[in-house]
Amino acid sequence: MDYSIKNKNIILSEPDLDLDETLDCGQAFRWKKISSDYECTYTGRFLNDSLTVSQTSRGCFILHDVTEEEFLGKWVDYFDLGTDYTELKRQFSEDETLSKACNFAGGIRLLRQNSWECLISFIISQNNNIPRIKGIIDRLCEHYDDRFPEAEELAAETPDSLTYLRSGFRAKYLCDAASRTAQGLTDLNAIAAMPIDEARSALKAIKGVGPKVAECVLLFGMHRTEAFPVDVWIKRVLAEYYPNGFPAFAAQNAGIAQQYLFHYIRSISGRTE
DNA sequence: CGCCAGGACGCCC
DNA sequence: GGGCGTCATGGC
Repeated sequence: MDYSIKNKNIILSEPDLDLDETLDCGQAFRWKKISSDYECTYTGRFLNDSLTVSQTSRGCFILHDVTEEEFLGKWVDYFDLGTDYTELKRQFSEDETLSKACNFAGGIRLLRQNSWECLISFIISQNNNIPRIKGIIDRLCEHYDDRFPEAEELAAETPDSLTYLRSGFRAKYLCDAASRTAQGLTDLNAIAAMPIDEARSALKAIKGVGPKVAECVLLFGMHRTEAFPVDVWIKRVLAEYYPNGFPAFAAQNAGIAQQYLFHYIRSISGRTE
């Protein structure tokens, strides 16, 4: 990972990352595109940390107004810059379908997000669409001065007091997740370190967390790259291209492969959003 | 108006 | 243990 520092900005000349694909692929919901000229720019938040990033037409990745200390201590981890995605995609390319998927959306990197923020975000995501998911999370954070609320803060709410979110039937699930976490009945840090099946069960003890949401929390919020969220689109991929099962050589990074496959199958089905 | 959105629950058998 | 109606909300 080569980087340079210019005018308080950190610049990566060969990031192996596509900003649009990474920040607008449905893994994180708090990044907003504020410019798409020759420099594509997003501003966003991760718990209480905010950042503006951009990518030039030549691919340079720029983190605006961050110190080297913040970069190395926080954002290298968030953008998973310590992982060699080029090598990962080279391995994936042994498989024909995965190879095509990597060529289509190979600029996606798996963000290392916060588990609590992910849990709440993906509970909201169920039977919902991305613009509306973003809207609900916007209203939630706006309510706390643009911070993401702590479990203890959210645990003080009730489905009735959360009507401002307009999250529908999901409000009661948010309350259960918050109160369980605040009480310590759900310990996300402990779950992150559990064997995967045990972690799945622990997450599904929360009302409103089923197989899909549990898998998303494991993958996006705990960086368990073997987690493999299956929705209607991935079901189609499995049925059409992997009738005999997903290739074992990719099992340890199945979740990252899933990201490429998800966007690939949607693209060839005529879906782009 | 009906249909769908990166699902999960409750109830049925 | 699989099948099915239901659950809010908003965009099309």
